Amino acid sequence: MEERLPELYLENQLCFPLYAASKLTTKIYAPFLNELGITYPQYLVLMALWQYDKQSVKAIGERIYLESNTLTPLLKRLEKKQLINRNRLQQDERTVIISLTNKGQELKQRAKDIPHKIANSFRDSKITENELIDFQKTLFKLLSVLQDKL
Amino acid sequence: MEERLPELYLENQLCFPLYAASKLTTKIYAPFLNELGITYPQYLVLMALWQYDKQSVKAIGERIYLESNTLTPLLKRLEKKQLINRNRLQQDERTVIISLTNKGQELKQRAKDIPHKIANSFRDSKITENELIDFQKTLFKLLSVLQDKL
DNA sequence: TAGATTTACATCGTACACGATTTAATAACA
DNA sequence: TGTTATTAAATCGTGTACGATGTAAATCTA
Repeated sequence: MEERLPELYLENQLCFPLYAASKLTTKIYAPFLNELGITYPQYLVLMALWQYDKQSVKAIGERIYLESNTLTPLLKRLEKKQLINRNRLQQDERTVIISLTNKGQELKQRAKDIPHKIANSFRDSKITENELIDFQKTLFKLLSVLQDKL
Repeated sequence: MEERLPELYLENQLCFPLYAASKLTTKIYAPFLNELGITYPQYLVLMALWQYDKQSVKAIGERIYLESNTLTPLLKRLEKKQLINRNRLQQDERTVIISLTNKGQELKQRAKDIPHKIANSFRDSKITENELIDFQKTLFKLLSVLQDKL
């Protein structure tokens, strides 16, 4: 006995397009980030460091919603590329402080045009500028709501 | 020489909150999907099958934005759980047709309340119902725009 | 201040993602 | 028709994600 359950249709979902759009945007970034030799999550870590300077693994994780199980290996890859340093804090040997190397700091200049280029990919006759602004606003609200539920 | 580059600030990004919200929503699903013994991408595959019935790997991939390199192992896991069957098409031996087993068909009934439960997680005084509807609309538009660029 | 608890990070196992390549089958065409 | 091109899955390697657990350091508390 077949039952129609429109609430299970893909086009009626909210999370599915969120998931798909997130993956597609990461692909939009790929060619630009490839030039810098980094991945999208690595770019997020670097943005946190460019914006807030040296900080603990935990602090980075809180900003970009990742935990040490993901960050530790990712940070080791960034260290291998000589973009960051990892140092234990003297006062608290549990804490690892991540800081930018000169090379990591310099990468900021090479990255500065990326947001503009990405914004152009989002710009389209189908979506107005205002619509995008509202969209971003809802997105951040959603983030805080979801965070409260977890 | 330090340069302020607000376009690189995390809170000025569009893709970052998209990426973070996508991950958080997947976490919201986790407890419900755990009960069914499946993951979120596996749930998407099953939704495609519940909605459109048996279809090729390629067709599933087009619906949920995944390719065979991701789908093949995922489908093998669903097969191991006896939720789907994988059969080569007689007329075209290249094509693998994915169909639901009885167990996979039955799972639809156990899943039918999930969308409602998830919707409640999104519902919040901070976000109105209309805002969510607009949000979903933009999301699907964004999907099609991004797809065109790739 | 010794023992229990908490904290920060690391490790492990499983499951995606995805670019690049491979394989086999079908289609196209000279 | 034989050769070339295309197509659908599969395979491979690298890099996330993340729940669960481990480890060592710091903190709390009786």
